Amino acid sequence: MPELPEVETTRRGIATRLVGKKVVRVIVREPRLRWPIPQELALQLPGNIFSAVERRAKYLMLKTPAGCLIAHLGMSGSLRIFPATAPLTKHDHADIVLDNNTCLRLHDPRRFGALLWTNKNPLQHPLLINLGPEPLEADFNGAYLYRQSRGRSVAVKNLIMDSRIVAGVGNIYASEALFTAGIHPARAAGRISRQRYELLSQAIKQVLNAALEQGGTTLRDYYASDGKAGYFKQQLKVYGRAEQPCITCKLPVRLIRQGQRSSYYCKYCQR
DNA sequence: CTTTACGCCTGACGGC
DNA sequence: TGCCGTCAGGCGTAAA
Repeated sequence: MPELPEVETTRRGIATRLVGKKVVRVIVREPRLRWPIPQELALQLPGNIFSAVERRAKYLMLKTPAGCLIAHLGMSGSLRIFPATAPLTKHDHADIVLDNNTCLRLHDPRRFGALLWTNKNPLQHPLLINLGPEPLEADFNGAYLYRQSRGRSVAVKNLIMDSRIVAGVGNIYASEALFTAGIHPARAAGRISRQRYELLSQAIKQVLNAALEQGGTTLRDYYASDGKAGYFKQQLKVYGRAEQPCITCKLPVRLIRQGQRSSYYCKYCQR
């Protein structure tokens, strides 16, 4: 399941093979993604040369002079470069065919992903304009989290998964960062000290960077743009480890539901 | 304004 | 063996 490290891994994997290449045509086999793939994509993208591949939160921005392809991998999506004649597999919903006999292929079994097209600054797109700071940038820090959390009764885990607060912290890494910081996931956000938010912001950066170094976390169906699995799963401390002993205190890791998501934590190590 | 719940979707898995 | 219910979850959206 692509989270920020997986999306960044994908960005790095495809960027060098896209930039400077011209789009020959766009093939849409299944337009029914999170939103329908717009007609404008197939009409306006061909003939253009990719100038940059950037990321904002979990959105990828594939830039050309004429406009920008915005891609989201949803729960199960992948973007990989294939030979243009590579055999199709189930759920290969779209190909961006390039002028060097390769194609960028979107594969997404659950179809929670998206391919969109904009002629404007993609950062001004409705889906991106309200995103909070990037978690790995300097403006995301303890002071910022502390300020944003004052007067909020929401559980701290929900706070850090709110894309308006910080962009791109998903369910896996939220649980992991809270464990590292020693903070209970259900604690009211407004009742956490500035000092502890400093710990939390550092933990978020640390866990995301560690996952990035491992090429992301492969649980079920995530594979990097080179098709390889990520290796961060072996380093997960609480996520997916319900009833297994906490790596610190040996008490069983607990599983609760917050919102509609699973949260894993240690009752003793997280307060 | 904040908070909560839902739905989209397929594949894996467990129970019978 | 097959069928069916449940779960997984990013995240926009609607509702409370």
